[in-house]
Amino acid sequence: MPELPEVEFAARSLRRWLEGRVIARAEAEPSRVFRGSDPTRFEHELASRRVEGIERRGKYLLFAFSGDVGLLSHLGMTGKWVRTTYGEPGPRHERARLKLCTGEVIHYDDSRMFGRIAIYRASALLSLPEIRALGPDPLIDGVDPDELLRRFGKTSRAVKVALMDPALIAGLGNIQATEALFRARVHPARVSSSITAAEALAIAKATAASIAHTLEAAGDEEIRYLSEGHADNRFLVYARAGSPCPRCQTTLEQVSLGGRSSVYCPHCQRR
DNA sequence: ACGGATGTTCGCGC
DNA sequence: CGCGCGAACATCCG
Repeated sequence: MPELPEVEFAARSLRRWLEGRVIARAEAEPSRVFRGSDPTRFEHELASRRVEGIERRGKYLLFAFSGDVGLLSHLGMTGKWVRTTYGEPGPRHERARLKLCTGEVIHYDDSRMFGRIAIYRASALLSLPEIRALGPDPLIDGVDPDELLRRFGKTSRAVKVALMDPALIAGLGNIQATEALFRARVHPARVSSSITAAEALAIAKATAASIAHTLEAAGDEEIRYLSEGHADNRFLVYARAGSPCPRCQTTLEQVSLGGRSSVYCPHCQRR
């Protein structure tokens, strides 16, 4: 599920489902998702609370409930919030759920359990170390090319690895970093400190464009998914190594950087 | 059946 | 001390 655009989409869905509503009952089974936290607390703290608001910071979702109760949710690799109606079977790898008095149930599903759920005070959420450590959020703060250039200048890592560092830009993952570098025509293995001002500007613009594009596609995607049961790869180059470049038809190649696959066009993205 | 998968954290070596 | 790298986490899917 999760990279910034999809987490943003999840936040919008959750707002529609939950904002202003009262949680009749909260349920959770012990699982790794509650590491450092406690499913019992999830159940006790959220019952009878009104949902005041849901925010996103990078890939984190921050729920504020009445009485200064806060919920931190990170989707990890396979986490998702799903809505059903009471009585319908929940998703297969459900780890927790919020039941509304009107009959809807909001489930947290996560097969690999790399995601995380934890209760805090709502007023303390933005002060959590993992949230404070986040760099600017592209949708909230924008991507500042000068700031990007300055941060690239301080590291010898591959530019793709740097782009995926949440302290540099919050919310970019392997897909968005791959897509942004393709749009910006910058080779993913380029040493960060060698990136020029013009390239940093191109990367900043491409990052915003890729996120906007993915976010737009997310709505259509959900409709397609619901009607056909599958989703298409909506990305330009991600997971398309071996296929022709959408811009020049050169065969797309793949390298591993920071332990993740990086697809690029050897013609459009020169070293 | 094997390899890889949209994320984060930890430990190690330099 | 700070940086960078690789492994680990747990499961599913093609």
